[in-house]
Amino acid sequence: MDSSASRPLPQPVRDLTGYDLLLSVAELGSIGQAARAHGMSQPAASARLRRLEAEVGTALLERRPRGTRLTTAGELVASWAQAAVEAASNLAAGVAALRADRHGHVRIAASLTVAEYLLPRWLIALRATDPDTVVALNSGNSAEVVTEVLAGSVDIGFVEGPDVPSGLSSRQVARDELVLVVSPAHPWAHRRRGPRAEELAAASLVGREPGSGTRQALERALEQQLGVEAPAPALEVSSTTAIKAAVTGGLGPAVLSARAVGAELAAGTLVRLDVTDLDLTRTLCAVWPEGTLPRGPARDLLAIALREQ
Amino acid sequence: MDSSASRPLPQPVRDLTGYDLLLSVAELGSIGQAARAHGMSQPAASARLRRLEAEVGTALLERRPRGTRLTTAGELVASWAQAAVEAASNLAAGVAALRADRHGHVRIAASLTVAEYLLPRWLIALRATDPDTVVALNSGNSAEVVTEVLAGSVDIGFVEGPDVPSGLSSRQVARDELVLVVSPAHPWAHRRRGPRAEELAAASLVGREPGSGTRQALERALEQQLGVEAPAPALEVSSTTAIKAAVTGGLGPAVLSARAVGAELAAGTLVRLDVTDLDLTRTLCAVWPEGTLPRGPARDLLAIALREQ
DNA sequence: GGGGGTGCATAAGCTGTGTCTATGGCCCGT
DNA sequence: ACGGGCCATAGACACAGCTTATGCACCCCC
Repeated sequence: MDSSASRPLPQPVRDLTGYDLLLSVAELGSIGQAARAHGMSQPAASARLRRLEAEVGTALLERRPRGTRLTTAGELVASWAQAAVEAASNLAAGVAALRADRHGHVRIAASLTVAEYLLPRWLIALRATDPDTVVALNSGNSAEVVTEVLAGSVDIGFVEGPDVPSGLSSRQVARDELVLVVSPAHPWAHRRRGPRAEELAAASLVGREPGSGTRQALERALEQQLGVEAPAPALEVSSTTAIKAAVTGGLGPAVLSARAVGAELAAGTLVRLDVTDLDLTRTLCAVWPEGTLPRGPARDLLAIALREQ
Repeated sequence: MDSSASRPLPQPVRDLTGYDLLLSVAELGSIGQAARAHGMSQPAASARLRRLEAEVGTALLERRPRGTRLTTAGELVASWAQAAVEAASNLAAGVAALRADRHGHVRIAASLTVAEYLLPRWLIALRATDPDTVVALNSGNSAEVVTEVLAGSVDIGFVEGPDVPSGLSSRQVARDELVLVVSPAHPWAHRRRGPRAEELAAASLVGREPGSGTRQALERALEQQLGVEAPAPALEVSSTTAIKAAVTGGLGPAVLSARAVGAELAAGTLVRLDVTDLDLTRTLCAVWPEGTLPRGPARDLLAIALREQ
């Protein structure tokens, strides 16, 4: 109902350039050097930073004759800014990979969960080791990823386990935890313990369309535990965002990746419950054609993914 | 040496407006409604989204007569964008709190670690429960926070524990883990196990100035373990950013909050080591004058902080 | 089967923001 | 005393993005 998500971003942070510049000043020690690092003239940088200080209403910089340092408030703003700039960098890395369709040096196919939450950081790390590598990303469900890897149209794939089809080698690169979430107004939100699998299966859930890996994992877990086929969701929506909106609006509980609802749990717009007798953890695996080993940038990417887990 | 941090943000993601708009379209189901939510005309939104699609090089929207939905690629970009918009919102919340100096309904004093990594999210959650509350934030070291709380010039304070001075009530709201980090090129980076406390004390560390809470916590832990006074850092720098740059540049190891180096560890620009015989965990506490209870928005903020830990 | 409504695209004009070059002042080191 | 690094100011220019006005496609409903 409150749906704070639809509130547009406040003007002062729409454009991160000023904050990015602030970070460079913190790192390089002078406005002029930061300006050069950003390919702009020194007066332009000076003006931007001045405007930034006016927006924040506090002195962020200590301008000294031999250079410029950050004030305490400046350090604080810089640390917030760094998180924002980092997230924006992830976004940029993802977009770049999406853009370089088919012309990349590394062709990657990834299921949605991996592409959404893990891949951007890997790509940035990859750029650090192979600076000139162009990445091409195809995102699809696990079956599509497997097809592409087997066809050789990509160099490496990432799928939601636990099953790996024959003909592929695999390594686990992460675990993905599915969690049950409800609106804070839902009756379950105030129970001491979460529901049991039986109750969950009987509830009218909000869920994705049949092809979704998250839905498959849930159905599989329910069937294993209860021995009967899990019922279809009472409400089918086409995107994670739409599910979250529906749950927040009180249309029912949903099962989603923990990574997808971290912010909502932190903000209290969603409440997490543990299903007492159900293990909703699944593995995320890198896959490549059996008998080969990833080479070149694909090998580096695999190493990065393994290092991070 | 490589110092990827100084690279400026690529143009396409400097301005998050288009991505923010994309998120609103995903949530609201039409370009026109998203435009209204952002206080702009429908053609303006349409144009922005069109430019966004051109930048990404892929269709993100499926324009249907009764509305607009996101394509698969659109969903992917939206999920990346959401993380970026969220981080930018945190930044905005922090800046707003910094700006409302002394005129807020809730006056908060927070030590740097809390202000940097926890407070923005709390403030956003607070806005959800108390929409019209204006927050005023003062950031300083723990001693300054305590002084302000005792003087009654703030309604609630957040400090780095474990000691809480007399005259204050407190509740633990989080734990903060300090970690030892070195450059990947450092000899320690390839050791099976991290150094022992003794080695750490003998190493030439990069550290903050004497007043820093992080430095105090490290010195305290070393003194407890070794029984001697810990030596001053071989290189003193004035900001976390500068420390990270120094460590990356190979000037020596450093001990920092795990929250501060998450991205660098993920990117592989820093390597984390565990000091085998040293517990570097400290607690973060909310504090307020003894004998009272936080009231109004301060009470809500405390509840949010306790809920999140 | 034709209004009315909803939703998106295009066109034209304007305002404002951000940038550049050029210049001056300040402080430090030599 | 002088040169160099660093930052601020001034003036001019260019472009980006917004708004209003309008047209077209589709759906619902009477």
